[in-house]
Amino acid sequence: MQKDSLLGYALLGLLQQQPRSGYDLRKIFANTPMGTFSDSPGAIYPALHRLERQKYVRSQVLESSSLRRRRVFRPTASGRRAFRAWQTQPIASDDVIRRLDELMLRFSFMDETANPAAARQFLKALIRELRSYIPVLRQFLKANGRQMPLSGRLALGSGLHSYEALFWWAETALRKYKNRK
Amino acid sequence: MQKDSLLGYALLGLLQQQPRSGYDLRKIFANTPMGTFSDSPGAIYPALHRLERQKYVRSQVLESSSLRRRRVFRPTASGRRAFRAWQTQPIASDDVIRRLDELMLRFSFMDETANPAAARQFLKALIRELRSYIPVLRQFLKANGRQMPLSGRLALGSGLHSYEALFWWAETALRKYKNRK
DNA sequence: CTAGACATGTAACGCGTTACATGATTAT
DNA sequence: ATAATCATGTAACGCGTTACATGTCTAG
Repeated sequence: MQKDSLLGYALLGLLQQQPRSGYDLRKIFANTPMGTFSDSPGAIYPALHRLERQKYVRSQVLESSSLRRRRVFRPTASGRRAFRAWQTQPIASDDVIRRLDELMLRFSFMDETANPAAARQFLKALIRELRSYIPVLRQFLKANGRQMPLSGRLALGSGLHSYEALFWWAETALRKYKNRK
Repeated sequence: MQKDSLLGYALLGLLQQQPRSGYDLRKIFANTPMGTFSDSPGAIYPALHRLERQKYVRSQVLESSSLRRRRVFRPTASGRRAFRAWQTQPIASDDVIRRLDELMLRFSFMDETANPAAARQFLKALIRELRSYIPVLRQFLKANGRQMPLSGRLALGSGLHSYEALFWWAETALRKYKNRK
């Protein structure tokens, strides 16, 4: 799996909750807020087969029910290890600018596939990166805003505002973890 | 250009501000908040050549300066038309869930390549879609939050929170357009 | 008896990533 | 000299999209 195939990691994360078929996974992407991922068969089935080739999952055909055969996937020990390594890797400055989706995906499985300490560490690192990036954005807007058309300035402001919202969220989330410790 | 090549539209939008070379465009992606796009030559140059093949831009080699030759691109009438059609197309519900980046890119050039009326119409449509999607998310969180681990619940909350922030932004932006009218 | 849900797959195509290649000019 | 910046390109590779293909079971 390429390091940037978010879909692969999303599948691996979901399979750690429980064994599922490709169709189960498609339904999750079609009907829940995980819907940022594609639910198309042309994405899911090849991705599952790739995971299987790499021994991150193994599959088993169930003929049991009266329905058409289902192929159910579950992660291997090596798949769980790879997922955890991806999930707990340090946060780079670049991640905050170009891979926010990936960061949130990593975080969303934190309690299930890592532990609360990893979640706290993640949030601290995220807060640190945001604290350094937000002023850069603010500075850019201040320096260039005047000469930009309204829509451009507003779009930039939207980006800044959403980073500020994320910052607030991360601090709140960290507090919740600390209260629960 | 495929309808989902954001990079192509970003280039076309920037070239409407002024003629630029591939290198100029790379620097923009490398040094400004447009940095969500790749500044790698393997992305930019092929994308420019594709735009040229489709007659959305035309290029001209400048030997003028003492530097190495620069190939400068500028949009054609047909390129401007295509950009505008993409930019002013109606907002679909799906756009808000899976293509927020595209929406913001469309908006950011609105004053330059369309007009304030289009910007207002865009913001109204965005507000409408957010007003219908946010309750769905909230409902999902309410129904499933209890049985989710803390990190999962928080990640979902982050998504919800950022949609709420965007909603607030869109209303504020619309007000600014109305005040200026 | 037929529409819709269940269920899994493949093939063509286009795009971005990574890595490599080339060469000119400017600053140290 | 040589490192850094300017400047443009190509090739291999992997992934997602779209469209197509196939077949079963259940509900009306």
